[in-house]
Formats: sequence, structure tokens, C-alpha cells
Amino acid sequence: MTKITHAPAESMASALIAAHGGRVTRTRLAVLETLQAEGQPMSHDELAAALVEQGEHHDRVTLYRALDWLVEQGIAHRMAGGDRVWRFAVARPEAHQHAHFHCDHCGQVLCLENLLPSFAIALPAGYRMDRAELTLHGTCPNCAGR
Amino acid sequence: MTKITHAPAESMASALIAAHGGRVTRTRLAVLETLQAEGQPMSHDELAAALVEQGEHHDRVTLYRALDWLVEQGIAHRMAGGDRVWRFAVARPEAHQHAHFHCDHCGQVLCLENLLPSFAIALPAGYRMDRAELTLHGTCPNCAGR
DNA sequence: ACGGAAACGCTACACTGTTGCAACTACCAA
DNA sequence: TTGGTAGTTGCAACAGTGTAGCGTTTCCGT
Repeated sequence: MTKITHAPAESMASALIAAHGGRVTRTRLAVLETLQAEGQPMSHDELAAALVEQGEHHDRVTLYRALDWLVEQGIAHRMAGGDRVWRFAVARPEAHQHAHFHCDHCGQVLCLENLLPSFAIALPAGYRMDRAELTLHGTCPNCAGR
Repeated sequence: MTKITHAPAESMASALIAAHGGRVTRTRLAVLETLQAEGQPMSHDELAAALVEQGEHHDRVTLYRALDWLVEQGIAHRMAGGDRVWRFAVARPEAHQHAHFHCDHCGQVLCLENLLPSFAIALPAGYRMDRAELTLHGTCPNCAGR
């Protein structure tokens, strides 16, 4: 009994999923909507907690697979957090190359959209670069206060 | 029966350890010498394998603790590899801020000493940055060949 | 409504790293 | 040289993150 609400986010999410040729399932919808609502990168753990908070339980493995699928489809992107935890965020095509700020105290990650990593690359011969990851480590305002 | 060879590396390593007020133990010596010999960042796993190869067995936990100690003393530095594995390398004070190249196929990491990350930081108010990590992902010559 | 492929949800497992604690040993001092 | 002792080790057990296998369920085109 999936009551179809006409919330724009939901229809957008399901349309997005369907457009990539995937099945629109409870888990994928919930994951994508939650990521969209959050805006900031979330770890698998945070995502599971957020879903539980809104009354939905999802299997750990299923969440991993849903996230993997979203990344595979280019809908989300995955980043390494430095604390050996993957974090996921909805991919915005116009800002695919951007830096991240990682708070070493609480572990929160912030996307720095407007920070262009303008480094002059001088790789040794034979090395081919696919992408760059620039992560700033430090303390966020929340943790700095204490 | 620790035969004292007059290899410069060994005496250098033990002197370095002693200079930081730590005990010169079998494990610390082996770890530091191996890191110095390797030059490139090594994961805990690769380090253990290298030690076994030279006929020495060391406990997993002891290796972690030796590495932690080296990092704590500033003798080595630790980086997140993106594959949620810590990698360790001897710290060269003149190049503490440098980028890394990570091969997504074989996992090898290369230090890019001469690549200065000259990005213009524009952090939101309240955020304090301690350090930056710039990692380039791609394919190394070895893996590109195949 | 139906059938088959896709996705789910278990359980079990692998890997990386940490904690607790008794036994050992490198180092200092007598 | 010989203790004493604090710093280290080695073992076992554990915690967190992520994957593999596989039977069951569900989405979706027909």
C-alpha cells in the first residue's frame, strides 16, 4: 500500500531512478530522497540512522547496494572521508569537481562548491589522472565552539 | 644475537628513534628501516609482507603500535588511501604538504613532492583548517600497460 | 493478471584497526 | 654486572565497515 503523495521530491526521485533504467523500489526512493533532502554528504551509517528516524527500516546490505547503484548510474557520487568511511551525496553535474571540508572532531563533511582546485598538475610520464580529490581537514564551527 | 652491522640506515634509524626518547626495539627498527628503504607510502599490510619477506615476523598489533608511535613522533606520516587503508611513509620535513597519486587498479600510492597545492582557500566563516589533502586518482604506468 | 528478471533481506564472512592484559625487555642507575 | 621499572610486546577478543552467496519477494512489461 504505497500511498502516492504528490510531493515534488518524491516524483522527481522516482523519475530520476526510472530514467536510468532501474526499478523504483522503496529503498532506492528513500535513499535518494534523503540524500537530496540532506544536501551534504552522508555516510552509510548516518543514512541508515536518518531512515530509521523517519520510521523506515532498511537492511544494511540493501542500503549499500542502493548506494552503489546510484553511484554507478552517476546519480550520486562517493568520496573517501579520511576516517575510512564512504560518504555519499547527490551528484550535481555542474560541480562534479569540488573540494570537501572534513571536521576531524565530529566527522561531518561539507561540500565546498565554489572552491576550484586550480593546481598545476605535473605527473610523471605514464601516469594518467582520472580525477582529483581535495579534502581540507580541520574543525567545524560546532566543534570549535567547545 | 643482534649482529650490529655498520649499515648507515640501521644506525640512522636507531639514532632517530632514540633521539625521540623511545626505546629502540626490533619492531621499530625494522619498520623504520623498511619505510626508509621503500621511499613510497606503504600500507600496514604491505609493510607486514615486506617484513615477512626479509625473514622477520612481527605481530599485527605491534606493527600498528610502532607505526602509530612513529606518526606521533613526527618521524612518519599517515595518509588515508581512499580505499580505507592507512598508508605510512617517512616524513620529510621539507615536503610535509604534498599531494599523492593513487592508482585505482593496484592501489599503489606515489608521493608527488614537487606538486604544490596552490589553491585559493575560501572557507565559510567559523571553519578552521589544519591541513589539506590532495589526492589524484588514476592509473599508474604498470596498470595502464595491460 | 502473470511470469521472469531485478532487487531485497537474511546469514556469514573478510578486512582493517583497536582494546585489555599478562609477560617480556630495553634502558637507567646503583 | 645486576637489578628495578616503565615502556613494549604478543596474544586473544572485539568493533566497524563493507561484500558474497542465495533463497525469497517485488517491480514492471506483456
